[in-house]
Amino acid sequence: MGEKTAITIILGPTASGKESAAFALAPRLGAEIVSVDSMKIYRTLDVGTAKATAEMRSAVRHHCLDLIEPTYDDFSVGEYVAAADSAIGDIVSRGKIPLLSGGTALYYKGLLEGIFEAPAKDSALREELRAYAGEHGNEALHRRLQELDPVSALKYHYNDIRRVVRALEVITLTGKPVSGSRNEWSGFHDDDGAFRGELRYDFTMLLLDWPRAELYKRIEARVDLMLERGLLTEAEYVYRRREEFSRTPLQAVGYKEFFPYFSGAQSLEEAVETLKKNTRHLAKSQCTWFRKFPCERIALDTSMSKDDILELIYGRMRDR
RNA sequence: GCUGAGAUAGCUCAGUUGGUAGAGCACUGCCUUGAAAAGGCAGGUGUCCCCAGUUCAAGUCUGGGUCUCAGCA
Repeated sequence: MGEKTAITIILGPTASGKESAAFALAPRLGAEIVSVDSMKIYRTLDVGTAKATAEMRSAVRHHCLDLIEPTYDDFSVGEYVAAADSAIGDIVSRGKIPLLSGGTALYYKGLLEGIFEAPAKDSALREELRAYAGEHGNEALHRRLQELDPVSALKYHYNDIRRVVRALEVITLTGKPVSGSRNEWSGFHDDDGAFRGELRYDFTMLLLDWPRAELYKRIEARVDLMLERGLLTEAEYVYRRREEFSRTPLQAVGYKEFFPYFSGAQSLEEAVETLKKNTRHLAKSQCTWFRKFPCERIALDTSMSKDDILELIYGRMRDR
């Protein structure tokens, strides 16, 4: 246990204030920040992803930002974990503390629990499997999985075509079921909710926990702030280059919502409403993930000042 | 003011020949291993505008009222 690298994680849904807390606390902790975010890895997508500014990045060193161009199509959890591992190693080797912050739950999972050995995607095979589902129906594809890997078939609904395809892909390419590998994957909790498993880091995980209604208000305010900071210009740039960009940046909340506005199909107000709604959805599903993370909740509310909040987080970190 | 149409879930609406209600979205919960800000699953919700009447039974039929929209003045 003691041999594992110690890391500190500030967790929270979008607009919870985790990134700014991490930035404010980093100097006091002697820490550098590692971003855990599936969208901030793209260069040039700055405002919409709420990426740390150049000034912030010259004050505190940030890692795992701007890893790839938005045209790059093959990024995956595996690549993220490799990048984060090396950033953490680098930080520790210089005698600093790794402070992780970001909202992509799957990346935390991969980083803390590890990624099993499995082949990368095979686009041709995926297309073939999808075509099969398109022709014979999702249930027919699921039946194929039932024959080859009954455990995975049981786990995934037949309409969850993406996972059904992936499971079929893995067993087709390796002859081994993903379910076998996944059983070896430790997980954060067992059925009783007790912590278990061999984790890759010795971590402290703090969750910034706002009441839902309050979080939604913060989201509204943050979208408005992004607009002031030039979100529309950035979204227009994404819109113009949409043919060249890979799928992932085009799915980011903050850009696609303006496409109907740029094409004249919607008013700006409508687009902004959609953006706020989608951001709420994002926050909600992040909350679902975080509920089963082994984290310490820090309950926040509007009566607290920014400094109160920072002191509270700092205090919790020292208690550990 | 007249004529016509409408009033049903938070929103947009569907409701066959009368048997106290539904779909999408929103909202809530859950799942999540190389696309994850993606993808999938599940759930609750109602003075059916109001008041009378007919009927065993009215969202549905009849009468009156209120409001909204459109057209005409």
